[in-house]
Amino acid sequence: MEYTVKKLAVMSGVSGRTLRYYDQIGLLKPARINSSGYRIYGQKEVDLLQQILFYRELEVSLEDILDIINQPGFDRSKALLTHLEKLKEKRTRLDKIMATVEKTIASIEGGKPMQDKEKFEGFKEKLIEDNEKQYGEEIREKYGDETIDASNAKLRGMSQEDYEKMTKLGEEIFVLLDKAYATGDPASPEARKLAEKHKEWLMYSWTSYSKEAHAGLAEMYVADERFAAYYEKSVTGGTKFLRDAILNYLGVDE
Amino acid sequence: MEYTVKKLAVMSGVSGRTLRYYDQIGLLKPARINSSGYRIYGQKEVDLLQQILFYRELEVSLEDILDIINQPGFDRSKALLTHLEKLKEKRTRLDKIMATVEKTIASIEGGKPMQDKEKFEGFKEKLIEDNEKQYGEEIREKYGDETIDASNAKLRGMSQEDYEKMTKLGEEIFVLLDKAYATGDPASPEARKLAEKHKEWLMYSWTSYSKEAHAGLAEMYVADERFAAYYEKSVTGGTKFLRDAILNYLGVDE
DNA sequence: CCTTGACCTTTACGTTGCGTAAACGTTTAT
DNA sequence: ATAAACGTTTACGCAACGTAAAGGTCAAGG
Repeated sequence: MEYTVKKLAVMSGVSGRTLRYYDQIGLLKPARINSSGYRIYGQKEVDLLQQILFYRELEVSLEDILDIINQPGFDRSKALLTHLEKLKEKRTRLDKIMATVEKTIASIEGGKPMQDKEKFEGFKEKLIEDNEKQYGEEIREKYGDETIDASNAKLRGMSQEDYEKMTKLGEEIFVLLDKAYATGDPASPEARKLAEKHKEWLMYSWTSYSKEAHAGLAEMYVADERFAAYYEKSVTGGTKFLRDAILNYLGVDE
Repeated sequence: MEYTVKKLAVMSGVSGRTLRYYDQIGLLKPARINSSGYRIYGQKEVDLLQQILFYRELEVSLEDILDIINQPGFDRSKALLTHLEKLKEKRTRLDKIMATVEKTIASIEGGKPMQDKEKFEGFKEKLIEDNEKQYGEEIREKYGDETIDASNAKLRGMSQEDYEKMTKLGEEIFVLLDKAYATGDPASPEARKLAEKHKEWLMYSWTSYSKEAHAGLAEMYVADERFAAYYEKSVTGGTKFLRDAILNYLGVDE
């Protein structure tokens, strides 16, 4: 199949100007020029453009791309595998940023306050990456995995103080469940408060809170006998009531 | 807390030059200038910088950001919710590109050939964007409700048979944890099987499974004493091991 | 056949978001 | 007290195109 500038542009999602620019800098030259001076691209060029876009997606400069694909030992399959890895890293970074947004929303809505440092989690991935690569292995060897785990937990913000607060909140929820259950209505103010506190309590252990996950957890409370038994200790039917209160609070109840 | 240029730069991951540039164009002015002419940033500026970085992550131009945050009706919480949505879209785009890479690898290694059009799937997200804006919300609302309804129905309608299967699976997991823990490696085949079975078990109660939620649950296993006690009954450190196995299985391990 | 509109060409200047360098003052630690 | 590490402003540079101008080509419809 052969393509003119516009056709290749539409197919690949880049602009015509971009293709001409890539020709100009020698990154992607058309297979041939037809009698009217039009650029005509062929199969090889289509595949190369794909490669270029993969690299561009990873924020590699056009100059570097030019160097890479012109290296004599360039292995396309190997490059694609590297792409996959890097794209995965990028997605992880996005996940972190999303978690930060969620945390920020929660902190605005009266959850636990955030430290300034936390507010930029995910943005600084590049710096961490280097550190990890440079020192990560050594540190792990030196202090052992356990220390790293503990340090991670700490980094996630779980201080001794936080842990105690969380335990206390857990007990409070128990009392609230009793009170709310007495109203008999999962939409009552008491039930709302119960769900709210439950969310707050969750925020201590969940780095990334989402309605979806919260609702899922509520459902699991009923399905999982351990939870069921735990909340049933308080009042019979307490687990189901808690679930309904949470679903109601989240506004996903029908 | 107050910050100088360097301190804010290090914390947020941007360069000093960037902060000075943002001051220059009026995007982020320091709270005050001290007696030596140094820029001093305060709490408000930290939060604003975070907002700016969120927008920048979504490829909004600095000029547009300036307009947005200066709008009189600017609602920070609402903006954050929009960020979440957009970030999710971006992640979906990344997923598509990753699928394209995988497909390309497969086609090179003798799988079925790809059509040229397929080679650029994921890159052209922009066209879809408009559609999304118009109909996305409605569809999502509808779809979301349906999923939840179905999930409720599923729980309420779980047959005795299913319930027994689930219980049995729960016991199996217990045994698997023992076995896997003996290997000492959260990446071992035994550990993988453990995580896999755990997911399977989850599927009984969770209609909408997601990696995120699964990983979050794994973390909660460690943080929540009820879970911790339950799995610790088997072997000391069992809870942490289960978490690590799950995170490893999900590929979100660090 | 002729016109229209969508495509193609080259040349050239403009823009964004900083990086980098120069030339110089301030603060901190040894 | 001296160096290192920070701070300041001014100014030029750069990547990766967008955009406009001035013009040639091509397929389709009247």
